[in-house]
Amino acid sequence: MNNNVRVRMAPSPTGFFHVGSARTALYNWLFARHHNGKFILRVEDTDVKRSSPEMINVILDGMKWLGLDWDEEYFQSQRLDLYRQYAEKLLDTGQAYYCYCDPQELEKERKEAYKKKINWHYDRRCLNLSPDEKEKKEKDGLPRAVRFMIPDTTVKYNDLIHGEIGRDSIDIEDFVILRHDKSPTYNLACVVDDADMKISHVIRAVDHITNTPKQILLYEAFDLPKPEFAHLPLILGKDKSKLSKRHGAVSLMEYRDQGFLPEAIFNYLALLGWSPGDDKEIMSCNEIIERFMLDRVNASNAVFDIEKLEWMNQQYIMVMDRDELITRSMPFLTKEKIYTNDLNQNKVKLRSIIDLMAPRLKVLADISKVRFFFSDEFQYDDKLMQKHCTKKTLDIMADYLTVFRKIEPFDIKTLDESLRTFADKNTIKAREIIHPLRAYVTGQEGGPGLFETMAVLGRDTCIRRIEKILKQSGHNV
RNA sequence: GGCCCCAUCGUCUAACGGCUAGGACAUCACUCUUUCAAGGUGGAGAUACGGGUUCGAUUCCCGUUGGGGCCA
Repeated sequence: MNNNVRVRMAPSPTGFFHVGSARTALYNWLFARHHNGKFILRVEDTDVKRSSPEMINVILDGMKWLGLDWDEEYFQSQRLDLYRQYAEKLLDTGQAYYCYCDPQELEKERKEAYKKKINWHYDRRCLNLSPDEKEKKEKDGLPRAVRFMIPDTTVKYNDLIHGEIGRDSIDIEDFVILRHDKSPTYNLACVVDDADMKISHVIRAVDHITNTPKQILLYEAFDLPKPEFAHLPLILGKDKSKLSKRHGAVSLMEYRDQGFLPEAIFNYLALLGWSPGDDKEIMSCNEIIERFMLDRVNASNAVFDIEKLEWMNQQYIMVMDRDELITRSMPFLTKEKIYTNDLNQNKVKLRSIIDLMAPRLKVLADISKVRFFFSDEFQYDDKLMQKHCTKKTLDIMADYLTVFRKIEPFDIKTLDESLRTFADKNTIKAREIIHPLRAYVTGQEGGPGLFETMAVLGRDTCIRRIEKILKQSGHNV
């Protein structure tokens, strides 16, 4: 492949950055970087109602967050004249014609036809207008759209992922290229831009595959060189329909807010539809760039599996540098008011806690489990407490507390040894103390090792919490 | 309704026309362990169906079925 590779990502700012768009962006980007080409961002913001600067920023922020950078940037809203010029050309050469029909009227006709289970195509009624009729419509000032006149032919092209694809032009209607308001439709703008920007490879989702023959006809009408086409499989929800809001989170930023790491999503998305050919799954960004090949992209759609993403995210968290993990967890700790970056709280303690928690986080938001390390204001698991507040257990714990007060030094090893010695002396199993003790001190059933946890918590905090439970249960301390 | 795309374990996927159909997530069991994770070991689990082509089809061709997508 030469280094004239130029690919683009053409999102329309809909207010959120769909993971499907992210995957398309990612594959374009990988392809460009692999071939030392250019990656272009072209914002399809011709729908003025729907594209505010904020909405455009959603896309840009999402791309940056994922680690995708771009070499050139364009906005379709600034190129409207160009599309009109191209439409004019077609009008001039007789390859397009004005259509005075009311779009809503046509839509109605179409719907009714479908209801009767018959196919419907625009019947070229405006092409066949007599000069008189035409003049009248012009005089009446009827709004007019521009339709592309489909030539009688068979379109064939070679898709880089799907192989040869053909479509008979009889199955394509004379589609609109310019609406009443002179705004271009997708196919026109897309072809004009791709040609103008010298796009070498159009890599987009397969839901555009039916547009491709239409676009090829436009290239031919304009006598423009055609790019290569590659149509990526779709990302599906659990029910196998196109991933959409009703499947839950589809916005990249929602995943960010749940504490997914961009590098994990990057890795996961890269593998959703592409495989390097061997069994390696956890790969760095550079490795993926190096190994990425379009011809190893799958043709079939793929279900988005959140569980696998979680697993992968955890893999990344586990090996992450701990200072880095602290930094990245901070927004979640702050948001939950567990730990703020100000001076009063103990950085060393936080570091120990992060060490304990690192292998136990699927997503960064799971860090909220550490609340009990910093404050007595945490939730006890009711059922768990019931289980561990039987008369027998309370007696044991009260007994053990007298030993516990005197443990010296208050470290992991001594804590461990003293508890086991106590258990032996009283002929009870160590876990008969360990489990209730964990419940009293943390309110949770699972979590990091109890002795490690208590060592971080400190003697006073542990004693305070044990006493509290005993008192609540009517025990004298 | 028309057209287009797709088809390997539940999910993501691997397999020059040639093996016992391989790996990962999830799942189950065992193991480690104070719990939860993580780790280790093992189990169960797939070529949609029917025809061809071929000495031999997961692989190539056709059909059926199923799923998906598009049609200002």
